[in-house]
Amino acid sequence: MRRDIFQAIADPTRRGIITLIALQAMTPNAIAAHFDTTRQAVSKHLRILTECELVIQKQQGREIYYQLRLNKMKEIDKWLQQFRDMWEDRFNQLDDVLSTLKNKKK
Amino acid sequence: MRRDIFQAIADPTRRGIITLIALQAMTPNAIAAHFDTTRQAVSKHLRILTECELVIQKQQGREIYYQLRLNKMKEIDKWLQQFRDMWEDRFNQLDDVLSTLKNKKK
DNA sequence: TATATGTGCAACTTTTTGGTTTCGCAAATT
DNA sequence: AATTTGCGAAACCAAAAAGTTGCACATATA
Repeated sequence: MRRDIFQAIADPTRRGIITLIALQAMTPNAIAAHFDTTRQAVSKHLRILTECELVIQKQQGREIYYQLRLNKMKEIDKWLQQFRDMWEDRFNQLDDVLSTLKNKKK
Repeated sequence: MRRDIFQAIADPTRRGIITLIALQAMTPNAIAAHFDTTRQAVSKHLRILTECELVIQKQQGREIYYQLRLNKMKEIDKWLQQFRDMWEDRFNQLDDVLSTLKNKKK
């Protein structure tokens, strides 16, 4: 089973979960209430997110709070860095302008 | 068919292609030479990348050069922005330190 | 003109993924 | 003690994705 952050954030529901629990830890039931799926489906997403260490669990009685590991999110940022360097120079900005003009012609 | 950047970068080969053509446009054959797959498989990846506008084609005789659209890459950066704001404050950095200590105990 | 090369595309197969259902377990509540 | 609640996990299913093979169609080259 392939388990990396990029595969994890490919699913829109998982991105939703990530955004949701970024602010505060939540239980599976509470998370499921925000989406149009069952608790079990959310549970499966949380498992995937846990396996690639994007999320940590905090047991509290019979409830389990899931919290985002921001540190892991940085890895996406890290990968993006190589491109961020590029899109900041003038040459590529000019290229974008040309593409836009081309599209408008159609 | 779901076609968004997040699904596009989920595949490791596609991430490889993106990095490869970021510096200079390349033909499918040239790209395929860098990976352990067939030209057709690469062609399929390029189609997906084109469909979600991460890549543009430039025909030159019978060869087709594929080039990265850096502008589209910014969308990932844009999504990441909401988290970047968070991981820069002290509270979360403290949280990371605590997690690290916890892991070392095991 | 005949042949080689670079390519996209469609059909097919295999693998992966996301969801549902059902179950068991432990913690709360009655 | 009996019941409810919150949860993970396994088994199963449908849909999607990734790869393979074979083809057609241009553009080069002989």
